[in-house]
Parts: sequence; C-alpha cells; structure tokens
Amino acid sequence: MTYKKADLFDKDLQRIAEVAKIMSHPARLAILRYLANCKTCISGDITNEIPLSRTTVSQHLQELKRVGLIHGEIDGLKVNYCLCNTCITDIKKNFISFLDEISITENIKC
Amino acid sequence: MTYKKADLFDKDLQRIAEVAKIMSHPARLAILRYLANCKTCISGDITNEIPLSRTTVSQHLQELKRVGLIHGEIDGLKVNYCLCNTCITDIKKNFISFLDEISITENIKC
DNA sequence: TTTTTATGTCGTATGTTTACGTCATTAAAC
DNA sequence: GTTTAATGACGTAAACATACGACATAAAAA
Repeated sequence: MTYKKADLFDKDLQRIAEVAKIMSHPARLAILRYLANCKTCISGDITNEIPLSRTTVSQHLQELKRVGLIHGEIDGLKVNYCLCNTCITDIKKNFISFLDEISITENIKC
Repeated sequence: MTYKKADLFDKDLQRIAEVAKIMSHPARLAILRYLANCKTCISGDITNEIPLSRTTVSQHLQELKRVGLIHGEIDGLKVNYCLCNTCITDIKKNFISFLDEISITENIKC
C-alpha cells in the first residue's frame, strides 16, 4: 500500500524520471561514455573498463538495454554492445525541453 | 563491504549521476515545474499541487534543497520556495555536454 | 568429445528510497 | 496566554537498487 505513486504524475514527467534514473549511476554513465569512444563494444571490454565485477556490469548493461539506450548483438560467444543514437537524441530533446521549461527568466525574489 | 562503489568513477560522472538521481522521481520534477510557473511558491501550495502526503512532499523539497536546485525562505509561519536559476543553468550545461559527448555521428553497425 | 571462454541468470546480503503517521517547534490569530 | 496553523524532524515499513558469488548455457578451441 505504501510505495510507487509515480503513476499519479504526468506521462512526460514519468518518462524523464525513468531516463534520469538510468543516468543516476556513474557506472552506467561510464559505460555510455566508453561505448561512444570505442569501436569494438565487446561486453568483455566494457567489463575491463569498469571497476566493478563482471556480474554487476552485466546487470547495468541489461538496465541500459531495457530502456533502449544501447543495443546488444550476439556474435558467437561474444556480444557487441553499442549506443542507440535515436534514443539518445530523443532523451536529449526531452531533457532540454524540460530544463528550458523550468528556466524562468524573471526571477521572483530569492 | 558490498555497496557504494560510486566514488570509483570520474568526478564529473558522479556529479551528473547525483543530479540525475534527484530528477529521477516525477514528484520532484512536478515540484520544479510548479515552482517555475507559480508566483507564490508557498510550501503549502506545493503540497496541495502534489498527490502525495504533506510529509512526503516536504521530504522531496529537502532533497531538492540539498543539491541546490531550490531555495527556501522563511516568512513567518510559512516558507517560500523558489528555483535556483544558477543551479538549473549549470545542470543544463552539464547534461547537454554529456549527452553531446555520447552522441556519436558515424555509427558503427547497430 | 572434452575443455575452455564469454556471457547471462539466480539468489541473496546489505544499503537506500519512498511514503506516511506522529511528534516537536514556532509564528500568528484569538 | 491559549489555541490554531504551517512546517520540519523522527521513526519505520515496504519496496527497490547495488554488488557479487555461484550456477547455467552455449560457442569456440583443443
């Protein structure tokens, strides 16, 4: 009965909140940054780059995949991960739009 | 011994993650949006606007205050809250910079 | 075919967030 | 001076996130 009242809010706020939550862990941000720079994108390489156990990194990768920020493509034993540019563009649009919305120019007092 | 390995990551990623975490709840986004629109900003008004208990809203307000997104100013019995534009501008800069960084143009495959 | 390698899934301990009722405090109204 | 009103702080239950070891799977190498 307690908990999870998030659905009481506007859909657009819920979406921004969802994306923000995904970005709320530095490991996931580090993964995104790494994927933006590397060419190979193999899961193992990401694991080596991140100072956490393989399992934990894998878990973060699944999260990123779940919201659509990255894609994974099986290549034999290995998995190639890469960023979803469409999704990132979309997120950028959403964030900027929200932050613009709350950037008032004429400030009232404090 | 388990838990909280966040400090192993770059300071800039930690800061973005911290801000993202604050933005990861629709109630807090709704508060920010409301503060951007209203003139009065009295705590009680915010509580009426948000479909959560007074205590919970107060808690969210403290969180927003903690990271510097809003300021509160005591006015007798009441408290006037308002957005911190400097902080919001800063956040916008940080987010856009990170999202630009991971927006690769030449995509490799997927 | 057996072994090795790369990855994901499951279980679980511990820490954190969310949500709210109750209590404390302090200013204003009476 | 008492009462009422507006807030914040405290305590706490339930849900969720983080981190990781152990197990499972399936491709590649030996």
